Amino acid sequence: MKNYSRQRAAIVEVLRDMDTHPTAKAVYERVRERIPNISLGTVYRNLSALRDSGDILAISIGDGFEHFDGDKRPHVHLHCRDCKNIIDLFWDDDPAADYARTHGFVPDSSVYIISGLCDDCAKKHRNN
Amino acid sequence: MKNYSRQRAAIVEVLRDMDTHPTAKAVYERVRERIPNISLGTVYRNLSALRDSGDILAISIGDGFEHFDGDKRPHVHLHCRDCKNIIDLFWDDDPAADYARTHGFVPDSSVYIISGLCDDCAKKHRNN
DNA sequence: CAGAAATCAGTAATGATTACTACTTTTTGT
DNA sequence: ACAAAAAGTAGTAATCATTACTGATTTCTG
Repeated sequence: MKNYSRQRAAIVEVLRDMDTHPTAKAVYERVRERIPNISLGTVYRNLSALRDSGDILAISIGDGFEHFDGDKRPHVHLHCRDCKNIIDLFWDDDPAADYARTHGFVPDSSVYIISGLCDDCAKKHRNN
Repeated sequence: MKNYSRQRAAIVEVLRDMDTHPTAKAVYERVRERIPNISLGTVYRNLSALRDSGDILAISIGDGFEHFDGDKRPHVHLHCRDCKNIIDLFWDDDPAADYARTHGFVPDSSVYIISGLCDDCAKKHRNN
């Protein structure tokens, strides 16, 4: 573990423990259970720093909020536009990243969001 | 062409003509050359409507602005974190979308952003 | 052509995010 | 160990992209 402040360490741990993709506010609520007087600004500042240093991932699904993801293994986010859930789909190697490399591009992180309908919601739509 | 209002049609045309990925504000500036008294709110409303109807694509690269893309062919956005340019990398079929389908997910649009360094900026970094 | 529905321009309000300030903790050099 | 410098923080104020609202205008329908 790096030389994180107590607050930053708590934020990272909370993020690693959550298997959802919380907003800054949601992270804040959760971290407050451990550090009750932590400031919302501190959460924002640390999330930005962690994003910039590549320790966490920030994803935008078009709902106006930034979402954060503590899992850096390469994966696709399947975003259901009905129930709003995000399903993670992991893959071992990323053909697009490989292809980018052949064009001289040096990838260091990626966010891949496929919007559509998840299995359940697609069924609902067929049955209505 | 669908039954677009004059304003919405102009927005779509501007977006198709630009090969960059403009923000709402940038679209507004450009459309104002044709319709000088168009309102910023109108641009936002129409961009949202076009996004929701799937006629255009909205992408977030983490700079705080929503960017829009009039090109709906499946492609990857290579986002250089140095020069901030976005390079489009087209592909004929999307292995991840295919894989999602085998899991019951029904994709209708996707945004794939790979962040890293473009060829030029990677060279710059090696030479410094 | 009248009435209904949709869209618009202009402006006010919202709210996620960032900036600021004074204070506390950590690091560094000696 | 200790003082100065640097980094981080809590709390709050400010920013600004986006959305909501309002009254006017255009389009659609029969």
